[in-house]
Amino acid sequence: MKRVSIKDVAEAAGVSTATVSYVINARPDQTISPETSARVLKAVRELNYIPNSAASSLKSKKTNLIGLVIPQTEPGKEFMFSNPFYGDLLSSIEYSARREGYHILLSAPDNGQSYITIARNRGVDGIIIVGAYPNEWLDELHSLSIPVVLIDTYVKDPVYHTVGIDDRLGGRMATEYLLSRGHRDIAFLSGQIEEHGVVHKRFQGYKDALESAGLPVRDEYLYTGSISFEYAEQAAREMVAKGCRETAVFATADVMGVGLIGGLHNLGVRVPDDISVIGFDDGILAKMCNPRLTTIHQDIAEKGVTAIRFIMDSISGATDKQEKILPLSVVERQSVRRI
Amino acid sequence: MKRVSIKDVAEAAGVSTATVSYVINARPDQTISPETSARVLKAVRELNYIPNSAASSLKSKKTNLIGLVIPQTEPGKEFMFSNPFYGDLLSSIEYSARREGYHILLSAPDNGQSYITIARNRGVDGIIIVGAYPNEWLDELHSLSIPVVLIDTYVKDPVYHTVGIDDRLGGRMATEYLLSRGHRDIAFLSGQIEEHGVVHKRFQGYKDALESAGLPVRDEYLYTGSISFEYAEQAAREMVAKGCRETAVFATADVMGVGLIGGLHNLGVRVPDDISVIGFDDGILAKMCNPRLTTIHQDIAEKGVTAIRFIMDSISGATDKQEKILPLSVVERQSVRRI
DNA sequence: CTATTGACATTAAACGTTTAAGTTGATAGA
DNA sequence: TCTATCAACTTAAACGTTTAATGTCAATAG
Repeated sequence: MKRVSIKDVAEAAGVSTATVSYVINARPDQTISPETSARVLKAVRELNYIPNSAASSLKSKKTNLIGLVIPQTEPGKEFMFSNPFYGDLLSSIEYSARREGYHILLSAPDNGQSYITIARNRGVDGIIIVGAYPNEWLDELHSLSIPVVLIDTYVKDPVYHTVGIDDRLGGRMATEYLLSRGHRDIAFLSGQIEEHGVVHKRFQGYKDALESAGLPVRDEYLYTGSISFEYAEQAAREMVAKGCRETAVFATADVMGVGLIGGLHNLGVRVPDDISVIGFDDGILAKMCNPRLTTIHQDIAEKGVTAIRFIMDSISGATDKQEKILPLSVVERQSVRRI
Repeated sequence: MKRVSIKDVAEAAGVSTATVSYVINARPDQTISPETSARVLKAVRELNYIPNSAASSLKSKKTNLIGLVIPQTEPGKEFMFSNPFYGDLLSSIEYSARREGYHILLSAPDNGQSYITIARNRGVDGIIIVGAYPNEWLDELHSLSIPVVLIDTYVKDPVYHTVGIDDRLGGRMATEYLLSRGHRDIAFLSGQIEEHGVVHKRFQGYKDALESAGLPVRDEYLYTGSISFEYAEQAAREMVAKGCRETAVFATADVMGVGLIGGLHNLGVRVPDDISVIGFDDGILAKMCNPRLTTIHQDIAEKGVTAIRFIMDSISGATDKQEKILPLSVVERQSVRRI
């Protein structure tokens, strides 16, 4: 049982392999008569021919593959997609790519090297990197001259397409919302605050809001561990152990907001009665907890759609660097109380 | 700036391309002197050579790619990964594959054709299909003679490796747990019940338990829509609209259990005081809702690990068809009350 | 009646690897 | 001394496409 190749098709249709190739790829610059075309297509169908993409990309240097790189922000923590934020993003990217005839090559590298490798070795036609802190590998990517889209990544001088949100504004919005509800003692719950990271920006927004309101930024109100349900639960324990002086918490991700609510609930602290919580993302989780999470809404799906669009534009010749900052809004639910 | 090829490396090291290839692939059947090997490796490093995988797989017929197919159970519903179950599974698969030097090619096809295409066209070295109902394409896959693992899939005569759980038993366990807590009016909340599908098996288990207890299976206690938070919310509305005669609900997925709890809560029905809920999966969501969800635990990560192991075994020559049924257990939390 | 054009199709050379088969020179066994 | 074996490489033919360059023929223009 031999693989059927373009040669077999050519033979069956009584044409050259070149003609078959032109028909299959429907090349507009080539003139093929309708009859020949039909004959070829018939042969393709009858022989059940499917082109070999390795051969095709070897010659054409196109793989119809888009690399999606979701670095492990926390080494050793392999289960990044447990956070539904990434699931939603992935879904959206996969879906958009598929409509354009591209497949997604997934990579959650534990070290930077692997994404440069994936790009060069696999020859992806484009690459989407989410949440990478600026690092040396990012520069090296440039030499590959393939379209690169950075999602939720801050770099000093972006040479690549970027899509994201104004995280600093988001942090400010969340905090100001809490302030507007009368809160003065507002904690900040997040993963590690890394220079240029998303969390850092949201923290700046948090500080902006407090400063504008003439309030101090208190170290004892800062809970920065990891972006996970578990850490948020732990933070809840710390909070009550310290006497719980805060009346509200800005959690920089819904997972954390939900974890906090759960943790507090276990300790007999009621949300929003005893303490208010605002989240960030407005993904599936925000609606799932009880009380439902008041949060900063961002359009996760749109991030993916935009990223793929930027890549497609580049592939089809657009040369200018594109940038998209998606809007944010406060979604009021039940986890914040006016005091 | 030309791509550096194996030829350049060969030249730099003063050897033939064959030698370079042998060194790079560390082939145990070839004898290369340590000196030559070192010289080649040095050239590789200096030239920053990365092999072209298209060329490599064209010749060797290996792609180091594993296709992961997660069919859209509900057409048009593109966001499969929003259900954290899939996120967890994906994480585990990606992680296990990467350790073996494989990458994941993702596909969430809207029609069956695409996964046979992905397998043939892209020439993946193995394919993992999750939750596919038996269909014609599955048979066609067989002709490709690559390892196939079916996760959570029931087929009459499995020619492929399978990994899953005993869904019927799971359904029975859940229902019996509720029975043991004194419940007699137990509703069944799920997605569509399709012949041979996972949900169908769980439904059988549900019926088994009721019948063993001498209780009838009531049509009005059946809520079968789609596996989504939204549908579960809607089911909650239907339930109360009908007067809420049931005292407990078996939700066949945590997402649905959580959605139900949320929906009921919005309507002033308390869980577990007014109605008890048991879920299925014990993923991240179960711990996130309030009250925390009593549920049937399954080891999602282990499913992925096992699937990759089966593929690796096949690739390295194992010929026997492997099968793994992972254990289940009841995790007691707060969503079920004794009556 | 020849030259030009255009439509339609073919030829053949890549693309960058892998690998079966061969070469070479040295060592060992008979 | 002659053959066999072996380590250490090399040669060169694939693998299955794509695509620039070219060819053929009929229709049209000059």
